[in-house]
Amino acid sequence: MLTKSIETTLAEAWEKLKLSPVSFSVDPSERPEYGDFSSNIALVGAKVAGSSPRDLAARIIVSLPQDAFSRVEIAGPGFINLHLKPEMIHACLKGMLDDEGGFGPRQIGAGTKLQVEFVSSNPTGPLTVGHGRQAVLGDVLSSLYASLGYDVSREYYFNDEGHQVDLLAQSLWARYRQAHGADASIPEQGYQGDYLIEIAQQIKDDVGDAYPTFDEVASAFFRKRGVTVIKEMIKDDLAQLGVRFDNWFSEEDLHRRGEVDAALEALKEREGTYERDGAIWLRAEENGGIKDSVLIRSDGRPTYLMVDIAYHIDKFRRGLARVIDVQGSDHHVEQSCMQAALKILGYPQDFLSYAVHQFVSIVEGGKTLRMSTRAGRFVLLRDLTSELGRDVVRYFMVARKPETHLQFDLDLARAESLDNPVYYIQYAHTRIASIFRKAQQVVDPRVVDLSPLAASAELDLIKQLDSFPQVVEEAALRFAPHLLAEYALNLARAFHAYYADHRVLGEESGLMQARLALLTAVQRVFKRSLEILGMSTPEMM
RNA sequence: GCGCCCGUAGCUCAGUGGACAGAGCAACGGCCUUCUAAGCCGUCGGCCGGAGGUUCGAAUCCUCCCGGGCGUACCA
Repeated sequence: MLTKSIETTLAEAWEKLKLSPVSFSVDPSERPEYGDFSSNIALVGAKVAGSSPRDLAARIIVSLPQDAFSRVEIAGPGFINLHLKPEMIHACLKGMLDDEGGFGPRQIGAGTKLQVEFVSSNPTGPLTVGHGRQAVLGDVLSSLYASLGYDVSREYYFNDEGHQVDLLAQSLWARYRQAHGADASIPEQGYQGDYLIEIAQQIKDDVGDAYPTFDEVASAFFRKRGVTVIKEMIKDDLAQLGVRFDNWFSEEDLHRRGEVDAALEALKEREGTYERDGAIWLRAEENGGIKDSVLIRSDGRPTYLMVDIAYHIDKFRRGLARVIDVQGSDHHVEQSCMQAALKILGYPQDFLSYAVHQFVSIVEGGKTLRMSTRAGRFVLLRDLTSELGRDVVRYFMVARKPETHLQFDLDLARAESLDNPVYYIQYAHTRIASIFRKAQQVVDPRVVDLSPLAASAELDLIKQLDSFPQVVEEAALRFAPHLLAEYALNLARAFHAYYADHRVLGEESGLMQARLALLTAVQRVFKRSLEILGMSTPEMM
């Protein structure tokens, strides 16, 4: 990688000055006149060196190897601007072509078992666009880590126990009675959505009038039936988006195996709990949490937090080295309590991290829709996916920084469906595919002489390709998949501009082959980027 | 009240200490006998919410204020 090798070269030059080490950066230059890469080493080192940045820069430059750069300049306040020899850039492309499948990020994961848990929506209704953002975020994050060499598993946690499921059963039963023409009403906190009507109708067809009253037996039946049907709905919604899970974890299992009780005992042993007002509390605050929270209610039922702690102990026991939970920003008190609990239990600090995101609001006709599953006010993920397609939904969901609110403008998404960033990127891939279809010859890009690549547009293209591994690494480590979405868009921009100004087929043979080799690498990076984003790479459009 | 996140072009957003702050959309004007015009090129557009501070240097870090979202349950 160019950046890394320049960093090394500069660091060696710095060493020769016998000064204490400093941390500096090497970045692609913002303007052509600043060369290919710029470093601030003289700016950050001026203090240690006790001289002005420009003087220091001059001293560094003297000890740079002669053959590395075509030109080195001191600019502005003391930047060192480096102009690379084309051979160096060609060598970089050569490296990518030689390294066929492996051209990619450093394998810092080295087989480490990492789990990404996401969506984990209650099985009480179909997924909304809000869940959609999380689904795509979690899925892309998983792919990013996988490409860093982690052994990644995607997990969905079903809260198929507790109060919300009771409410679902009551709501569903009410719809079932309504299907019989009876006057039953959905509980105030219940689920009003139309999707229950259909399910109730099916139940009526199956069992007729078997449950005239909502007693224990009816409750159990409607819970089971509702949860089962809705789980399938959710799986379908996710499959349609191209999101696949390795494991569907059921809360019920935790209770059945006694893991909740065991988790409570473990916390008690470490003196992480106390009793107050008949309830058992977690000592979260003195362990870095925001506030103490109830683990066991005064009526003896465990809270969501209690079960969640048991769930995370279970994850640890399964041999996972790291766990990333993707969650909405409304959970941050809960998150701090979870971390506090793990601290009490003596788990490694970096075992669990949260990738937090803000919500999606749907804007339609200039109006913002506030969504609520219970009130039946929402846009269904499946409706969005059916209308716009998997690629468009995925790109829009992941193109924004997770911590900002995502305004999904439906009108715009529809209207733009023709000159959409999605098609813009895919079209770049398609154009390359088209050139290869038309090219008469098949050449092995690894043995092509790259020296004819002299245009600044193509040297820039190579430099952009070179930064791909770093983008992937940063996108993963910062939980920032939008960096990759943006990278792909920028690469497409650079390619389209190049394509407009330079021909490939019909050029003199040496030049043509060199350009075909370049396009091989460009296409490979598009493919890899879109693969990680979970988008298709059409050969024709 | 307190805690977390956000405030950058008309709109949607990049930019987590560096050189004159970027892109898409919208608006306006050019470019198809040549590898797919789902494209390219150009013009217009900004006191980076406000005020202080830190330093060689701030959209970026700190403090305060203003505006928005979320949380502040023995809900999940």
